[in-house]
Amino acid sequence: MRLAQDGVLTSNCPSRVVLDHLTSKWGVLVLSALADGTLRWGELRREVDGISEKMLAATLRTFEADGLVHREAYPEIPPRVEYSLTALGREAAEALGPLLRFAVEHAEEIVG
Amino acid sequence: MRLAQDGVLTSNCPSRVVLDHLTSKWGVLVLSALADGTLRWGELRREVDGISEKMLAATLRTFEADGLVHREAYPEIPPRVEYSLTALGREAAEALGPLLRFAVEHAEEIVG
DNA sequence: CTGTATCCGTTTCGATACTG
DNA sequence: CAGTATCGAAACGGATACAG
Repeated sequence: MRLAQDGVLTSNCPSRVVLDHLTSKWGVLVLSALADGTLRWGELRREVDGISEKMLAATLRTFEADGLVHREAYPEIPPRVEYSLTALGREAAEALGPLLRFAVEHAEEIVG
Repeated sequence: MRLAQDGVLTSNCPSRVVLDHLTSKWGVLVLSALADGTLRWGELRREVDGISEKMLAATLRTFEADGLVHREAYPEIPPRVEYSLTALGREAAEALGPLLRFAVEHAEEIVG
């Protein structure tokens, strides 16, 4: 099957870091929520069921630094901030698609 | 893009558990190592660079319980145990493919 | 060789309270 | 509304020693 090409399995490979971010506890969920379109902070918080404010903030900051998520703040009262995927973020979300589908399709089979 | 179909984002959805196992710190790497074929315990330990014995054992036990990994023990001296993917495990590994490729391809771009 | 058991520091994470 | 700060509990995870 040759899945582990080019050294994902090697500890000093940079891909490990990317993998860690994408597969972090909330990373997959936040990314897949944003894949449906732009969301505000509050919407994101409600959408990703069970996430705490702290974890949402941390996850978003990581992805913003990675260039996967774009943050747009509007200087209004009350404040409004919108989050969306960058082109790179959309690529990442697409790469996550098969994994999401597998999880949903086989959930009962595995957990049940 | 409609990625989050059927409620991956809902906290009580069983798919969350599957996702947690697959995206656990070492889950992706162990699965991708086994995607190349059957491996013995020691080989696996060397292959997945940086994993501790404790984490390898825990990851393998989880996947075995999930029905993703098959464990075959040979009653010899010295003992020999081989691990391989089940049909379901191969499906999971395939679902992980795009993610692995994305990580490797964009590692420098993101981390650098 | 293939693990298990234990110790113990580190990190994660959620709850709560608070700010602009 | 959109966060930040702080705290404590819990889980994670590595090193080591040991066992079959």
